[in-house]
Amino acid sequence: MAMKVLRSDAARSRERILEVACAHDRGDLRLNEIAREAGVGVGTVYRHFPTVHALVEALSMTTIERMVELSRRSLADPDAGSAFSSYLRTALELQLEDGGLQVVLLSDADESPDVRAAKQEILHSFDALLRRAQQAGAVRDDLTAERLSHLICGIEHAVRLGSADDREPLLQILLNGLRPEVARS
Amino acid sequence: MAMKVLRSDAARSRERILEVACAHDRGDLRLNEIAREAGVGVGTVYRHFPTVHALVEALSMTTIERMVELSRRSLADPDAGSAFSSYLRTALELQLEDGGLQVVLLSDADESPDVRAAKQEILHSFDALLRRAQQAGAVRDDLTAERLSHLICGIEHAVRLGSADDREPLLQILLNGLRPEVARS
DNA sequence: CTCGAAACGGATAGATCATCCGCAACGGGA
DNA sequence: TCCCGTTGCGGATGATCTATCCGTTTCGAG
Repeated sequence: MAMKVLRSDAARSRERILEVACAHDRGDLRLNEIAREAGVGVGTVYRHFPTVHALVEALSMTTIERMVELSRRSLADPDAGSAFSSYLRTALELQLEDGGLQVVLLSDADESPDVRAAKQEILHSFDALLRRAQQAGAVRDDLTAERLSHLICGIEHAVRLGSADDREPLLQILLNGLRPEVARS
Repeated sequence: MAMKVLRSDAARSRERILEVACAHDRGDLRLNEIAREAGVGVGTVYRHFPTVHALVEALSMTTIERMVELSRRSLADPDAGSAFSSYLRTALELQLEDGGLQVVLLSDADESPDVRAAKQEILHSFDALLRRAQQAGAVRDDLTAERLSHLICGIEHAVRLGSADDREPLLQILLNGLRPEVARS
């Protein structure tokens, strides 16, 4: 982690800002408002997080790390099919928990190099997981990692439109749809 | 259509505004900017469209009418399964064409009574189409019209994240996933 | 303790939103 | 055709929000 050491007051401010910010809707962060609530000056917020996106990234950092963990665990699972589907399930859960994750993952304007590195590992692992599942015949072949990741974002979007109860049913439809087509009666 | 007759100058302004507005991103309409481009005063824009949502509704009006048409045609189709899947395909196309349609369909704060009425007909028809397809055994039973409409919005979202070429593949995955599950080898 | 560097705060310039009201244009009736 | 009440128009304006800049304060190494 290339994390420059902060002065004690700076570290305190940063923590207070993050603490306050995580209680806000990720899609509508007002830095001014957050400064007031955190009891710091606006300038302080803008110094720590020059753009709103930088703040969103910081808020998503722990979720992103969890996603990296998940990728490693899944690749270590010898069963390609179940590793793949449980990866999708957990990734969806993480995206639903962290409302800012989707934009961070999709954005190509990363503020933090740590975030960029983590995203690359996630993408690379996901690609490997998908190929493995395809070779095992568990997933249809006409599908790229990019398309599938967009589809996960789409499912996330759909669940957000309804209630959290929709998560598992919609995921089932997705998983069912990802299986290779077979002849039917 | 409960459409109050407009004075000639009012009708002209309204048209110019709509004409200009449809060239803008639906998610980021600046009424001030539109007024300037349309060569009318800001007040004029706000009188015709008190809120941004009212303008988005007006912009989507023709697409919504097309959607009503589609519903009627689909219900008239005797083949429940193919009526259902071609309905989904066309609805997705319409939503992709009209970037504001999704929010208009999902919002429950309709400004125009025409829009409200049309939405009710669309929802009702969609429900009937779905039930019919389920009774014909073409679609799994554990699925409500609301959830499915959210899923369509999710697919739209996914296609927008990628390119228009993703539309058909992703739709195939959805349709495949909607079929009742069968035993496999 | 001293001092240079780092961080803080908040005034403020700039941008955008949405309202309000005096003025202009329309069009039905005489 | 002209009159005049009604409807619509325009854009100045106040309110709100964003983001920067710089004088002041705090930190901590020596």
